[in-house]
Amino acid sequence: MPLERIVDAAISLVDEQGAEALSMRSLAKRLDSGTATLYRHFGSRAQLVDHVVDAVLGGIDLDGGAAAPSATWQQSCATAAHAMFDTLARHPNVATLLTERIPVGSNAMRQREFMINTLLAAGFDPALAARAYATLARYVLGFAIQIGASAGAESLPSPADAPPGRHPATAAVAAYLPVPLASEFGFGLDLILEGLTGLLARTADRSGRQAP
Amino acid sequence: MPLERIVDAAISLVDEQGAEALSMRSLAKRLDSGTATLYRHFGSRAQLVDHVVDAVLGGIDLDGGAAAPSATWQQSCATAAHAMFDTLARHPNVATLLTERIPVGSNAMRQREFMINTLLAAGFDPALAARAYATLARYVLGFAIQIGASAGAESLPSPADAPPGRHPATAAVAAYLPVPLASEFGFGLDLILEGLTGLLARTADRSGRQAP
DNA sequence: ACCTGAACACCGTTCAAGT
DNA sequence: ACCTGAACACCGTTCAAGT
Repeated sequence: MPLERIVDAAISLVDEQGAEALSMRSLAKRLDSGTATLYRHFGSRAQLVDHVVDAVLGGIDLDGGAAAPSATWQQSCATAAHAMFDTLARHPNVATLLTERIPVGSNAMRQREFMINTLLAAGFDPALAARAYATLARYVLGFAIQIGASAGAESLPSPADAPPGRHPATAAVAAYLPVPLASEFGFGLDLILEGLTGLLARTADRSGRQAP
Repeated sequence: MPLERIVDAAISLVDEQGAEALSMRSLAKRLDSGTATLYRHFGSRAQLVDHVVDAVLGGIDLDGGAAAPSATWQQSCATAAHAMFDTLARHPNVATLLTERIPVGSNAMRQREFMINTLLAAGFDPALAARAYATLARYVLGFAIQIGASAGAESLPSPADAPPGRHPATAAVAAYLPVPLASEFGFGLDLILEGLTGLLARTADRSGRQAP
């Protein structure tokens, strides 16, 4: 029983029936096998989930737009972040699994290397590059986790449910809520990258003034 | 059996033994009762979780610093966001429950009204206020969800685990990783608020030019 | 060597029966 | 009216026994 066959079956199961349908029993049945066989390949259900998540993250193509030589560092970061978000959005039920296990597979490591390399090349010093990467990664992950949740029900509670007169400000903007998650994601990502651009400029100014 | 007693017992159980220890059986046992009794108060475990989350969110004090008349809108938003994050950080295991249920209780609604009201008063038009609120709320929620995950294990995989020569950029900043989650949160929040400040200024410029 | 049925100790939810 | 034991249909994990 090749490991890849198990992982592929698990992804199909989650795509079709949701993250909560991925049990060792249901997966074993889909493979015409028993649960004990699965435990010959994975020490626990958590390890299986790690493989499922990393297999999906492997579908991200960094060598496309994100790594284009003509791209600015902001474009590279934005493209990489969107690629990860979009890939998980294509598997919303797999995204839900991110709440169980934070990615630790080799594809997640590849993503990390790409982003940190981009930031260092842009001129961020190592300490700031680490902070910038951490915030970006956490931002993407935080939104990705909520893809699954917002897929089923309305993402955030609809303002229509609010008591009539008690929430006037909410009522005033109710026509514009809820904002689609993908739109929120891009909006906030641009704000963060704009903030980082300002931060980098101030850092460069200071070191420029000190050195010569 | 008062409902408040059940919710308090559930919070204690989660605080002490983790989110996964909150089962209808374990909670019933702690209350010297049976599972069927709990179903007289909550239609499902999910409804119980909603009450637990909202009870914790009720501990957030918006009337303190966030609503101070002297505060700028950036300070009000930052204080409110930090208050929510800090409250959940004090109950890391409850924060994990946010992955199961997005907050829909009255305390979450109060938070929403406060933030939207702050943005409208700052001069954001309703459409932009809705987007800004949505992004901020999602940002806080995304980080809050990860509090529990980062409490147990190392938040993101330690760079020490990486293959030696294959990730040079990661190795170059390894000394600065992992960044503590609370620090990442504040860093990214400031970047977003800075970005919103620029956006508001540009909006005001344009409408100023058009009107007179 | 590789696989598996059956078992153990759990789940959420329901319902007839008790007080 | 309010509560509950017991049942139903599930879990993750393990292990002795099979091939």
